[in-house]
Amino acid sequence: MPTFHFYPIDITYRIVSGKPVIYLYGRTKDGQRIAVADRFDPYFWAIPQKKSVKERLENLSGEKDGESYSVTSVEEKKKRLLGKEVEALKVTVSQPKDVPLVRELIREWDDIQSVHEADILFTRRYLIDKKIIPMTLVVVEGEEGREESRIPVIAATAIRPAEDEETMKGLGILAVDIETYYPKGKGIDMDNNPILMLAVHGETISRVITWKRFATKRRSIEFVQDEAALLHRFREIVLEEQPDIITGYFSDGFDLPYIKRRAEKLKVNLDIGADFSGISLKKGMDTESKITGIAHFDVIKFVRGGLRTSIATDSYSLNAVASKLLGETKHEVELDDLAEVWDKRPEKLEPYCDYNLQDALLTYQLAEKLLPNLTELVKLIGLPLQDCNRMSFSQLVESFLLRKEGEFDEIAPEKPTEHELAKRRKVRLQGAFVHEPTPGLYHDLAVYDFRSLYPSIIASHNISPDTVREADTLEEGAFVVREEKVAYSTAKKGFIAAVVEEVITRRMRVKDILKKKKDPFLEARAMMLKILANSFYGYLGFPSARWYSFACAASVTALGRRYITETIEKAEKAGFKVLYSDTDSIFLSLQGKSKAAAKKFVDDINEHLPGLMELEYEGFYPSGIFVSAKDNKGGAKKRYALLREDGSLVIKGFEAVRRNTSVIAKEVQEHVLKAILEKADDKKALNYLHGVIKGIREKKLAVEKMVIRTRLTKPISSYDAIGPHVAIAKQMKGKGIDIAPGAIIRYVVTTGGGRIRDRAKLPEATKQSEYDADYYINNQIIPAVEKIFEVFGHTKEELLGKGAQMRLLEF
DNA sequence: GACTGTGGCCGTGGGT
DNA sequence: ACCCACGGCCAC
Repeated sequence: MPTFHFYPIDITYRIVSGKPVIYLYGRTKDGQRIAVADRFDPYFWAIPQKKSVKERLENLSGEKDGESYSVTSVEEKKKRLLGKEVEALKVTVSQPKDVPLVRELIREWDDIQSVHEADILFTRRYLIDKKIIPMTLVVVEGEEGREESRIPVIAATAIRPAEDEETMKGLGILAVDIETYYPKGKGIDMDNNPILMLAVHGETISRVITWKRFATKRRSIEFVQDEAALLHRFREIVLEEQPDIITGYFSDGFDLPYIKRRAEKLKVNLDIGADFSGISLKKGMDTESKITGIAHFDVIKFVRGGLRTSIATDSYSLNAVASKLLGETKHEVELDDLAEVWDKRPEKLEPYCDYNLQDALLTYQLAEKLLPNLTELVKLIGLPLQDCNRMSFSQLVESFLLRKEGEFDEIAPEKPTEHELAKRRKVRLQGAFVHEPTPGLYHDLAVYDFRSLYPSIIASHNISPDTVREADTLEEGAFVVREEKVAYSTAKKGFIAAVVEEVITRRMRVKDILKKKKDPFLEARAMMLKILANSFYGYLGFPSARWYSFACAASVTALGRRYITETIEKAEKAGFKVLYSDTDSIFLSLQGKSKAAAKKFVDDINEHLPGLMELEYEGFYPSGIFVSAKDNKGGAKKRYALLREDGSLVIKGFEAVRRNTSVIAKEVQEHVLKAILEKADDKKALNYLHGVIKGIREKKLAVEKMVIRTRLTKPISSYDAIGPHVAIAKQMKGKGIDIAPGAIIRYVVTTGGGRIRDRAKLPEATKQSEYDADYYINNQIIPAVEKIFEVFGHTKEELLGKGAQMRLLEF
């Protein structure tokens, strides 16, 4: 029997002669594309009330809505449900579609206690049970069958993961980007507006295809007869290139659905799938586009989802993300004019083609750059790239747990019912502790933080839904969280605690290797492990989670508060002054102590910390500032600035790092903070401020510096309070511009009376003479710097340049 | 229909 | 003039 070593990329199933067959698509070690077909039977778990139910289940079959269903076997297995041993029944049915049918049926039976894992997708069940991890080497035995398929199909007789867990390398990526006919002010209309140009970029191809001729020397531009011919060329290119991954930027919701619709309209057969299928759309909250046998990597989904915390950007436009990650970009065409140029001035189309190709290129480069992260996620979670690309944090954690539960003989708890969900949503967790700072400028600060505080608490105290006990338990060694009146058994490692511990220790090992040598794949692995570890606490407190546990989530935060406050007390006893603390960090003033003493402080703490918990010395800062809050007289939490030893600034919470503040206010605030932290030079900062205020009054500043950006977070009609950005969104909608939740609204406040929203205007429609100097001075600049100058005793009047007069009066 | 958690600051509108 | 809900966005 021939043996094949191959890397699976995509997975589907089909019913062949009435039986379900899994199809794995991938590439062999020597680069050949193949598919592997493997018989597999769907099943789920039932916990019986009475043992006799087994026989009743075995004989279950019938018909519903003209479709027959049947149970093919029932097997008794010893399993665990939240740590408790149960006699479970593995109920195997003949087809995947029978699973929900049979589940609903037997759920009502008196002799069935509960039904589990009936909602795990069939292909995912297969991957878990066969221990197959996509993009990781798999060994298959079998013969090539005679199926209608673009690539050879091996009928598997045996399949198993390879021993060395080798990862797929050198994947072929093809980036796609289209430009469509889009008259100004009209919405997207796939039925009536054609695709004008389509760009592809891959390792061996970089080309724009368009169907209007114009004179050009660009060899990258290819002319075809019409739109149908463009789609034909796209089909040809995909078939020639045989990519493992097709990538795009919002290609889930735009490029691929658009291509699909136009192909349908023009009757172009886009049979690019390995099984001759076309682009398929899965409609959910937003569309997912799929091609059989090829992984579709939508870069925006990954950047906005899984990597959100690691990539901070004001906007998720391709340009913004590319400049953040790749440090390049900038195209200079007005895309709004494309339709007009296409109709009336085709000789001017070349820059649009360049733009189109540049977008495909940027997308390709982003996909290449992010692929290590996504690959590591695939290896960690064990689901195909297509799925990992689009997963939320909770799905990530849950998929990981479903992959791990077998090692603990656990069966997943059921998803909550609507009623249970409503109950869970009513309670609120108490969160972290934040120490209120005393406003002031400080020198010689040391900052500490607990390494992965919440994950390390979960692992070190065995916090897990299956180890929860009553607070007054007599169990030996049980750890009591008195704040939450609950205890945790220490007799046996809890499922989630063990899994979290494994994630943390794996990350520590990776970090150790990285200390010796740089490796982008290991960097990516460390990052994904950290993201995963940090997601467990949120998951435990997430009402829709299968392994939801209010007690666990509340205990994690309670212990977090306990550890941080104990550390604060110890720091004070050791002679430091505690300036600030938030959740897992502590800011100390050295009070004349040495840096060495500051570093040594962590040793005194770590000596008494359990398990994997560890306080880390984050660093030394020559100066730092905390300010008072707007209303109360106390210090503002979550707003501070520090000066690093290398001269750079750390700014947290201030307007300078917030999106919905004008550029000018951010600039001024940062400048003032810098002057004060570097030299405590408030006089110089004040002079600078006066200069800027003068400039604003004299209308010397560009409108662009006055722009305020605010996100529209819901449909315009559902707002109770109409703020400036909502008013602008309304205006835009009135002009026929498509405005949806998620849009970043830009506006400038102009002169006049009344509400701010009535004076807000689109930046493009605002002249430099029109912006309201008083608004920008009193509502943007002054509030941004007032509390900083207050530390030096400067009043608002002084900031506005009225100080001299006031003093004269006082004299 | 999907959605990881809480703590916190502050501007604006909407009401008195 | 004042209070407070709404809304956005940030820290962790």
